[in-house]
Amino acid sequence: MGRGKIEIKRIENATNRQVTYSKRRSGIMKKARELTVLCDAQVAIIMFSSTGKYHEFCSTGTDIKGIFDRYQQAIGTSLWIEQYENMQRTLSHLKDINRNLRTEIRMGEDLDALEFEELRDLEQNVDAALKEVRQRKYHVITTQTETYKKKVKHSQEAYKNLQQELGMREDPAYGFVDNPAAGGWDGVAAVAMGGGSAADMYAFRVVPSQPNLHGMAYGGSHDLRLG
Amino acid sequence: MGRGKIEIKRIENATNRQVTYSKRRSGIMKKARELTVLCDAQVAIIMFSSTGKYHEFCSTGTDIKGIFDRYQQAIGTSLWIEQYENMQRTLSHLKDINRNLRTEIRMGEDLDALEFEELRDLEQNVDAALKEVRQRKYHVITTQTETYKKKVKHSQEAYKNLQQELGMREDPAYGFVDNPAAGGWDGVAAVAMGGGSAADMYAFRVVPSQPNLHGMAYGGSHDLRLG
DNA sequence: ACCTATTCATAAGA
DNA sequence: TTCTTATGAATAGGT
Repeated sequence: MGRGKIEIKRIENATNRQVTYSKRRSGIMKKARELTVLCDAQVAIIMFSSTGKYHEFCSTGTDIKGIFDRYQQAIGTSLWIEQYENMQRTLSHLKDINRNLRTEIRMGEDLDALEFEELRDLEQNVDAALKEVRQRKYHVITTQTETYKKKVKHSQEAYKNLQQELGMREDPAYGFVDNPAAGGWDGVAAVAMGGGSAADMYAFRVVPSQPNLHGMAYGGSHDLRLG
Repeated sequence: MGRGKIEIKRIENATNRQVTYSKRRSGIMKKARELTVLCDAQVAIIMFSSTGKYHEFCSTGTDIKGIFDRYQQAIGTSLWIEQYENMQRTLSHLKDINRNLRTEIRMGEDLDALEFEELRDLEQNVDAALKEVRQRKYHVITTQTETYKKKVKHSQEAYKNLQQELGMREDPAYGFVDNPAAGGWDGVAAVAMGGGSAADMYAFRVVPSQPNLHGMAYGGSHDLRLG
């Protein structure tokens, strides 16, 4: 939409890039504003140009952090719902299997070794999956812990620095240059955030499925414990 | 851009609203994608429809959280730069005042007793203002330090807890429910941010105006102390 | 979801 | 940067 069609690929000329960024940015912001008004929606936009300047948009009645928080929550919820639906699916699937097994057992008392083996395969598959899940989860937790360790250390150093600054506050202008809030922010806050969601999610999502799998597969039918 | 012009105000018909939301949302997302490619920019968008469904866009190479973090940092930085520039301004202002005073003193060697007293008053005023500035600043720093101390402690405890969780990760799902990070976020972040900006700004922005006021009143004109 | 008459956004140039 | 304007895009209202 201009004097000519343009290809959507990085604009190499820095000036043009900047101009286009500026124009299109305001275009998007306008659209966003219209969307919030027309559709009564909440929208948050954060932009960084290639030169590092930032711009934001946020629908009235909140702020970026508010929307971000809601977003995190929404993600959490949807992950949980997803996991729940997964469980439901697994459940009904296993019920089907169970029903089939019962039928087969009732119908043909001549339950042969092959069926038995299939069942054992199934169990082994499920067990393998479970192990993988556990391993994955352990990995996530330990990685997380390492990061957390570093961050705590970072905090402590920042604090120590702050103390030193305070000790030599004879030159006020200087004392604040190395502002503790700046460093502390990035470190501590980032962890608090990141730490929470990833690990929690994982914990909720993965673990509960294990008792269910076992329970359903073998609990309902006559005790078919296999090899 | 449609069969007719529409007014930018909330669409009352829920169905139309939903349809428009959907169309315009995809329009914005497309624009955002184009912007990131054309201008090599980073963009994050979070949207919630009036029905509560959420959608997001994020430029490749990061995630929403990454951009949000960068945003927070950028805000902090810009606040700091603002402070700094303020300080610079104040400083050069004070230098001007100082220079004027010196000039005046040099020029009028017929400096009589009255002017002398006025000058002394001025000096005392400036000195008082300076003390207040220092006091204020010290207050801010110590307050901040206290808060920071608490936060570090909090972090450490949280970390200790995490270690314990890991030790007894027999029941992971349960262990993580009472996650330390959840509280940590609001706490640590809010302080780093709010504490940093509000308090710091205050120290730099508000207090210096006092010497300025005085300086202006007495520095420029000849006639000094009044009262 | 698809279809177009319209309005809008914007690329290029000044 | 801002303005202008020819063009290509987005989309409102309908099907």
